[in-house]
Amino acid sequence: MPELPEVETVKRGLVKHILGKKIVDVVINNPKVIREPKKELFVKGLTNETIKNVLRKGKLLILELASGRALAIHLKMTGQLVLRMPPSTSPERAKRAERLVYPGNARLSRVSFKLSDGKILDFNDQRLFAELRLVDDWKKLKFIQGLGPEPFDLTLERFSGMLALKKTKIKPLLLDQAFIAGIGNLYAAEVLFRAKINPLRPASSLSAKEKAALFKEIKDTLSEAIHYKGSSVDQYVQLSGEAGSYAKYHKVYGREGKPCLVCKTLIKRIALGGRGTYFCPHCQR
DNA sequence: AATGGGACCTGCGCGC
DNA sequence: TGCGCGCAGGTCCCAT
Repeated sequence: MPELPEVETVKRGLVKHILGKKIVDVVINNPKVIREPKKELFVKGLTNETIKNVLRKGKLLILELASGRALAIHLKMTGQLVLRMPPSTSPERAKRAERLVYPGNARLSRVSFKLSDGKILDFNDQRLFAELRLVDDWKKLKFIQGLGPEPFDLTLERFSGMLALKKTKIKPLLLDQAFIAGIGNLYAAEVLFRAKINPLRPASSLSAKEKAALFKEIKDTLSEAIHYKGSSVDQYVQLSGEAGSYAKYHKVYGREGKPCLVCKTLIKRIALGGRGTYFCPHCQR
């Protein structure tokens, strides 16, 4: 699910709604998502902690705590963070809350954080791939150590230089978090379509013009997706529980067999590095 | 170094 | 109706 725009949207929700709040209780419904430390220490370590800062690095969310430690959250494919009011004693209101749209049924909370303002932050995850880590120093996380530059920190000059060194196919390269942080399977497809570049092209074969187009489309596509609060294809929701609305602007992702919105050629799907890869064989050369 | 496959999980939609 | 298969927005680990 969540790629840079979705994680950024959740991050902004957290900044707005839980900054400065204290965690007063932690309820673990499925310990599998807690990768470190073991669950007793996880609960003990977080109880009475105050959230001092919220950061995003690639697809990783980081809650910096008053003690100097940090809660690192990776949503992987189906993770959700949803802020809600505690169950109301009024059946009428409980019913309304129940109807709040959560795509799929990942609403099943794996961990709940009770906050000092009475609200509950639910960590939901259908597939149990997502990860919670309570650590002393988030900068030492292996994921962080291996992370490439943020797209919005790059210059065209640097990006062009990075591409020139790589003979690998451009699409899997965009998914490589060590190469560039935050792009996933969905946005890689959209960006390459908009830049008119075939996903199979060796990175080093791109012309200066194509590199510039790719650089522009990465930034534009991610910016637009953030503006629309992300793409809700399956499980992803914002902190409020509402879907993001960028999916209606997708041009190729998930559109196999449908006409290209530019030239009417049928969109093709191939497997590349084990991932479904959608593109227009006519527009993308 | 690069690439491919499998592993980690649950659940959906499809064809038979 | 029911079953088996393929597929899913991510990442890590191992083999070649």
